[in-house]
Formats: sequence, C-alpha cells, structure tokens
Amino acid sequence: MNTYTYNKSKGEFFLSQNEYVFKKGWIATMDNSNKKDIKKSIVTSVDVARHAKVSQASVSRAFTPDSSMSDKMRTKILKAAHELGYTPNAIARGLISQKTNIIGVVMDNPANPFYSLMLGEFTEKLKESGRQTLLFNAATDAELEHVIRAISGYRVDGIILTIPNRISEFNALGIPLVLFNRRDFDEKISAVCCDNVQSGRLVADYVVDRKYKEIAFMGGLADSSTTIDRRKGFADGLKERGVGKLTEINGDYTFQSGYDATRRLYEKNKNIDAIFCANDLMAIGAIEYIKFGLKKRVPEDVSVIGFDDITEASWPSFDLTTIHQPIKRMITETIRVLDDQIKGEEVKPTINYYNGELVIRKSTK
Amino acid sequence: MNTYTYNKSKGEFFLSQNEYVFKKGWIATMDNSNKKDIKKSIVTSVDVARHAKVSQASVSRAFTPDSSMSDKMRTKILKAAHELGYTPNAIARGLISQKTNIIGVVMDNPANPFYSLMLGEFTEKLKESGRQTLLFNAATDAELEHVIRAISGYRVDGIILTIPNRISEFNALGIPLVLFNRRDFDEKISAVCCDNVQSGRLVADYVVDRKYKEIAFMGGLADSSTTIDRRKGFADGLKERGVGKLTEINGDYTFQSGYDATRRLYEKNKNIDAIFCANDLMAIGAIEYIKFGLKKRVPEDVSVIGFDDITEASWPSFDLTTIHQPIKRMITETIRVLDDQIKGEEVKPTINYYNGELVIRKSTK
DNA sequence: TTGAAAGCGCTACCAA
DNA sequence: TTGGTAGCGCTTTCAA
Repeated sequence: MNTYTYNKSKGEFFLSQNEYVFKKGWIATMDNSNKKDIKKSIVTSVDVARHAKVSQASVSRAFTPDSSMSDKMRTKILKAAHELGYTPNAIARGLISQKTNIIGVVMDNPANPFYSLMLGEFTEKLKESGRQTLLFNAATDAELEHVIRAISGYRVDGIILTIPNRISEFNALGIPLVLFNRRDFDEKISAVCCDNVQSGRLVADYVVDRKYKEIAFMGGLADSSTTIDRRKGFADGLKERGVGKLTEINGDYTFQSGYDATRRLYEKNKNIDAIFCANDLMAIGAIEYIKFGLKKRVPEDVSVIGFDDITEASWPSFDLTTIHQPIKRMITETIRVLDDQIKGEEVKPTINYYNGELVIRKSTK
Repeated sequence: MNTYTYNKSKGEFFLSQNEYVFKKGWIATMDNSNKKDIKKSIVTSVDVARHAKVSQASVSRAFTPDSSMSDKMRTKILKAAHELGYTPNAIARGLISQKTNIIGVVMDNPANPFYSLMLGEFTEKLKESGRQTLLFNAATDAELEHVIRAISGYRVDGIILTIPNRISEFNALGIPLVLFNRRDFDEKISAVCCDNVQSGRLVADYVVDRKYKEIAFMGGLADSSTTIDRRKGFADGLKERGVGKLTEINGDYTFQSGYDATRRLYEKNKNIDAIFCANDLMAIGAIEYIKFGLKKRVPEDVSVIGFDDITEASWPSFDLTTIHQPIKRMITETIRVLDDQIKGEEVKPTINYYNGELVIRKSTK
C-alpha cells in the first residue's frame, strides 16, 4: 500500500509521502492504524489515507467534485476523514492548483453604508461558488502601495476594486480585475457601474419639471468618475431644458462633508431651493444642516436629492428622494465579468452600465 | 552556483530546484541570464535567483526580516527582484511556515454600522502587523456550517468571532479564537467586550435621576449575551434605586425591528416616557416611530437611550444619548489576546471587560 | 555568510 | 478505478 524508505543516518524508516517517522520497532504496529501513533493536531490527507487504508491520492480525489471513484471508496474515505476531523488544506491546494479561491476586495471607506452593503453582498455571492473575500482597506497612497504588494502576494484569483486611485497599477499585476461603481477613464479595464450620466439626466428632468429656481450640485471627490459623470448628466440635462445656472460645491462623500459643504453653498447663494448630491450620505448631511443649521424646512424651503439609496435614505427623518442603484444585479454581473477573465481567454474590457432609477420620496416637493 | 541533474528518459537537464527545463543545447545561454528564456508570467524566487546569480535560498532570506546576510547580497537580490517584478508567494510561504498571516473575521450582520466600523478598524490594525482579513458572513446555521469548514480549510492564524451561535464549534477547531463584543457563557473562551452589566447600571442610574415614570427596555435577540447583560445591569440598577416596574419588548438589533417593537411597546403601555434600547440602530428606529408613527416628541414626551454610539447616533435628527464603547481600545486588546494565543503557550481564557461611557445628547431630557 | 536539499500538504499525471 | 510520484514556491535545516 505504501512504500518505505530506510534512512541510514537516522536509522529510521520513512513513509513514502514522508509524514510520519517510524522507528524500526514501530513498523509492525503501523498496519493496525493505531490511533495512539497519531499525535499531530492538524490532520492531513496522509493521516486519512492511513486510517482508511487507501492511498493519499485517493483521499485527494474523494474531496474533488466530479472526480471518478467508486461510491464504496468515497464513502470509506469520507467516513475516515470525518472520524479524524479532516478538512483539506486550502493553502496547499492553492499552491499546487494555482487557484486560491480567494477574491480580493479593495475599498477606501468601509464606513460608508453603500460600500458595507456591497461588501456583504459580495461575500455572500462569492460564497455560493466556494470563494472567500480577502478584504483590503486603503485610503492613502502609501496604504495602496502596501495593498498592491499584499494582494499580489496572496495570489488572489481576482480583484474587485472600488477605489479611484492607482487603478492601472492594480491592472499591471496581471490578475483578473473588475472595477465596481467606478470606471477607468481609458476604458481599458472592465467595470460595472451605474449609468451615472443617464442618472444625472434623470435628476435634471425631475428638477426642471418641479420648477425649482435656484439649483445646486454637490460633488464628492472632484476627480472621481462618479462625481464627474453624475455632474455631467445633471448639468447637460439642465442645459438642454434651458436651465443655465448651476451653483456647485464639493464634499468628499462623507456625512460631515455634506453638512459642511451645505453651509458653504448657502454662503455662495442663499436662495438655493434644490440640491442634487453625488451620494446619499452627503445628501443626509445637507438635510441636517438645512434643518438644524439654517433652520429651514425640507422639502418646503429646499428640496434635496441623493444618490445610492442606502438604508438610511428611507428613514422617515430623511425620506430622501434618490437614485437607486440595482446593486444586486450589479454585483452578480461583476462576479460574472471577473469569472470570464478567470476562465482564461483574453477578454476585451467592457464597461457594463446599469440604469439608475429615481425613487421619489418626501425630501423633494 | 546551481547544480543540474540529467534526466535520462527525457534527455534534459534540470535545475536542482526544478523550475526550468533546459534542453541540452540551452545550457550555454543560461549563465547569460537571457531574459528571453523567462517566459513565465508569475515570477518566482528561482527566477530572481537566476537573475541575480545567487541561490534560491538567498532570495528567500533577502525577503525575511532579521535574517543575516551581507548588505551587498541583499541589495543585489532586491534589485533583481524589483527588475523582475517579484513578490513572494504568501501561499507557498504559508504552507511551509504553517502561518498564513490571515485572520478570519466572522460576522452575522455586515449592514450594522457598528460591525462595519469594527471590521474596518480590525483590517486597519491587522495590516500594521502584516496580516490580512478574511471575511465570513454567516446569519443562518447552514451558513455557519460552511464557514466553519472554510475557515478551517484556509488555516487562518486566528479567528475573531462576533456572532453568538456555535461558538464552541469554532473553538473545537483548535485555532486561536477571541470573541468580540460577545462572551461565552461558560467563560471557556477569551472575549473582549464592553462591560454590559456596568453600562446597563449606568443607564439605570441616569434614568432614575431624571425621574422618568414609565420605563421600558428593548432587547435585541433574546439569548445573546449583550442583550442579557445589558438588561440585567439595567433591571438590577433600577431595582436598587427602588424602581420595580419595567416594560420589556424585543427586537433583533435592526432599525426596522426597533421601529416595529416600539409600536408593540406602546400597545402594551401607552404611558412609556423612557426607552433604553440594546443598540443604537433599534433606538433610532424607536425615535422614528415615536416621531412619525406616534406623533410624539423626543425628548419632550419620550426619552430614548441607545447603545454603541455609531456615527448615525450623533446626527442632529437623532442626537442620541447612548453608551459609547471604546471600540479602538477593544480592538487593540482583541488582537493582543489573539496574538498571545498565536504565540503559543496554553493561555487561560480571560474575558476583558471595558467600561461603557454614557454620552448624553438631546434624545433625553 | 552562502548554497544544497528536504519537505509543507496538496493536485494531477501516469501506469497498473 | 486506484496507487505511485513529481512537483507547486517557498522556509529552514545543515554543510561548506
């Protein structure tokens, strides 16, 4: 069943797949599969093989779906594995098969509810195909440097990027890569995102229909594709409908920045009666400043529109009119695109746009 | 520098650490380190060794901190590695060194802001010591079954659990384990959590001082340690101060459950004028129902107190009086306790309690 | 200080 | 269908 090698210098015998060392006298007991001999706390496939009296290769096969082996054999092995509490070592498996079943997810702001929702959904969805999420946070450039090395070191099967910086460096890793809720300006990298231009236009039409007089746009980080595209759709849409004037201000996608930017916005123009914010968190910040800082009413005095449709948007205190992103479909698509790349052939980069949908609530009149 | 083996059956030479196969005629070109020979897209330490004309073992050493080698050698190797774009394979490293530098984090509700904040902080903190976060979501028992197998398969160096179920099964894995914001009722497993009993008493004292008449407690999942302990501290504290009557209701820690539970609470007792909720999300749900469902005022008609001090708690619309958990210190401590276990010797399980702190805002009068 | 070689626990190939 | 065996890319002795 197994072959043994005699090591002269140590006066010991080795199992051919060298796991246990048997002093000469022990050989007789080996075929009894004496459990006392097994002292290692971590059970390997060799342990299971010995216990079930089969080859190690068969143990491996028993844990490989779709591998052909007799039912009797598989049953025997799984029983032995269960008795010893064996779980295949995914690290060793990853090394030999060049496939770790780990997907790296890179985020810059885990506190943003939109991204934490996304992260949960990704983890859930990846689990369905037996894969795990390795999480990386990176806000600063120095952190990104580190993340790039780390994610490459772990030989992840694919990367999902939700950050706007250094995208090309991630791409240079040669690892399957999809941008989520972002797009590469050169369109050289696959991306799945909401059609921000179309969504911006949707808001423009709505705002013009409602006959607001003084309109404002609050962007997030000025050079992020989401802000650029949402602004573009909004401004273009307004212009086409004959509205030329647009007051602009920028935040950084956080609640606090939305709150503060609203103050600055009203210093610029105190007659603003409608604000379109590049995300919900800033929109909620805006509502809070309008109510508690300016002591004005929403929507009677000012209408506020957000983007994302996070859970908090539907809380009664805000009841935020916003653009809903079809996040579940976007995530399914992201994983599909990633899997196409993982499967192999050179896939040409595509950007998949999903239409945003205007959800009208009570923050607009 | 390197030794070669001649394989008779194939008529080929092998490098001693068999990476490249050289047909007989190629040997002459090898010492020129002709880059054209290197066709593999993934660079290994053997590639770097050949490029720098050193042994593979030295390459490994060059990437091992604190290993002794000449500066000249290390410089040469790192330069070669840089030229080839080499990153050590963390999977192979993990296999041989039995240390993956991966910490598994298991959560049940990634949408809860308290846990997403926690996750971000953990990932950040672990990064400082060169470790990664492998994320697992598990709400149902079937999912937990899967998580236990997966987390064990990846041979994570340690596990941080934030879920209340099946704790002992995780412990049976024999992997360093710390509970965060939970405790094992048998106290057989190390845990780091807020002193929920003390915090509950803090709220009890506050509530009695403020002379509320009809007091309520809203728990989360009834058998979770957090709900049990927070309730105990609160109820005991009230009793000691001579308040015997306490109306109780349960949610499940979500916003919606807090909203709904408040309706049921007022069906039970329509004179409630103070509610202590087992977490902020339910407290915010309660405030929303009180304002928009009951059309009462907070805090004039009803005072609401939460637990966690999530970001949303300080938003002006809620301005929630709540118990602040020292989350950063708790996370640092969790990793320290985990590292003690990882370092080796049998550590006896300890539960580290951190005092909660009452943050008084405007949701109480 | 450096190099040779063993082997971590698996998968996959080949032979039986 | 089953078993033997060669590595995956590293770390870690041991020798030089």
